[in-house]
Order: sequence, then structure tokens, then C-alpha cells
Amino acid sequence: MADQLSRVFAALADPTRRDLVARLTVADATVNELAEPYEVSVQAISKHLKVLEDAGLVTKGRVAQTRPVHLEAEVFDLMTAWIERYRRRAEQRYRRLDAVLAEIADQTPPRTPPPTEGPRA
Amino acid sequence: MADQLSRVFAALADPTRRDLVARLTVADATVNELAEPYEVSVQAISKHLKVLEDAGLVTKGRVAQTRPVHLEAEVFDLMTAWIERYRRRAEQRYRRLDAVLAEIADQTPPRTPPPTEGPRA
DNA sequence: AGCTTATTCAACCAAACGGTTGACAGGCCG
DNA sequence: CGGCCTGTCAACCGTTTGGTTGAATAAGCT
Repeated sequence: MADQLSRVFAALADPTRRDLVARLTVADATVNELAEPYEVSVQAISKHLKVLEDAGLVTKGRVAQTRPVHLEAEVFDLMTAWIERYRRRAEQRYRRLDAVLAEIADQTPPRTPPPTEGPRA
Repeated sequence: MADQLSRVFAALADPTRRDLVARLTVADATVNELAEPYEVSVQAISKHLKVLEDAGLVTKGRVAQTRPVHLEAEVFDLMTAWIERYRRRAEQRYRRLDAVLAEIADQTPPRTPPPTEGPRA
């Protein structure tokens, strides 16, 4: 199996699974309740829930013969940490670039239009 | 093709691709430069970059015969928005649950130990 | 023009994915 | 006890994924 971060991202790459997570933010629910709105079989949803469970996004209880599914929101922090870390670095880099460009624009009088949006765009 | 959010999550579900993104927060780089540290073929990295590009995480320029790869950090906001939205909802729900539990504990004197951690755990 | 470098395209392969149907295990309830 | 839910396991199927090698395209360099 892959590392947890990979599993979390992979789990949320599927729209059905994202929808399941979204619905679980409202309330815990049993597998059948969760499966009801979709057109696929209960087994398919059971598999989706297993993926979410393996990623640590969800846990299952045991009430009578049902297994209420519960969202574990803490795992979101794992993603947020990764995303924020690199977003911050990327932004710092742009800030640095902006500074360099500003300096260049300062030293050299109106030469070329500032290539703030480079060859792409 | 799937929606962009799915493509972004799927793109970041691979450790090699996450590493590419991480390295691109430092500086733009050509395909060959990016491929150098890994043990796989350049073609494999080219494919990874295509996945990142299709997800909108990355764009390619054209300098001479090289195609410098550039990180598009804005797409991160798409994920952050999704994550924060549902994290917030989940947290609100816990707050509500806490309130309910507090009220119950208030009305009923020491009856059962508060089931703050339910059947799971 | 002709060679070289950088990158992608194409065909192929094994493994994983998302779905199906059918069988089976656990726990209620008449 | 016997049946009925609820949920999972197993086998199967078509598609996607991540990798390979080999050929093709594009833009310098001499």
C-alpha cells in the first residue's frame, strides 16, 4: 500500500467518494443509507467506503447489524499541511520574483514591457 | 475526462508527482532537469507532467527546444476551498454534538460515563 | 545540410480501479 | 427456529494507470 497522504488524495479523487464525505459532514450514516441515492450497487458503495476507511478518512461502528460510518475530519489536516507548505513556498518565490522585477524596472528605464505574465498565458 | 477537482486530487495522489510539484515551488525547470533525479525514464516523467498539466497544476513554456515547466499555484485554492468547506461543516457538527452532550450531562446527574468517544476507538 | 539534444508519440504490458453478480456471515424479530 | 436485513467477500470484466522501449518531431549547433 502507498503512504497515507497518497491514499487520502486518491480517495478524494473520485466524485462519488467526495460526495460521501460531504454527506458525512452532516451526520453519521449506515452503509445502506449512504448507498441509497446512487444508482450503483450497495457493494460498490461498500468498496468506496473501504477506500475511504483505508485512507483514514472514515471509521465504522457496530450498532446491531448496521455499521454506522463516521467521518474522521482530522485527516484533512494532513492534506492541508502539505498544500499550505508548498503553496507558501510558491508564493514566496513569486514575491521574490516580483522584487527582482521591480528592481530591474527601477534600474533600467522603460525598456520592454514587464513580462509579469511570461511566454505562457 | 473527469472534473478538474478530481484531476487535481488524482494528480497529487502519486508521490513522484507530489515531489515534482514540490521541486517546482523552488524554480521552473525543464523536463530533463526534472527527470534527472528519478530512476525512471524521461518518458515516464513526461507522462507525469502531462497529468499535472491536464489538472492545471502546471504549464509549459517554449524556450528553444526545451519546455520549461512552471507551477500554477492558484489551482491549490480549488482543493483548499473544498477541504475547508467540509472541514468547517464537520467541526460545526462536533460543536453542536458537544453542546447536546453538555446539555444532557446537565439535565441528568451522573448516570452513564459520557460517551464522548462512541463505539469506535 | 547534417548531427545532436529535448521532448513527445505509439505500442505494448502488468497491475489497479470501479463496476457487476452471486454467495455468505451476523444479528434482529416474528 | 426460520427468515430477513445489513454488510462484506469472491470472482469476473473492461478501462485506466504507470511503466517500458523504439520511433518521430522540433530546434539548435557546426
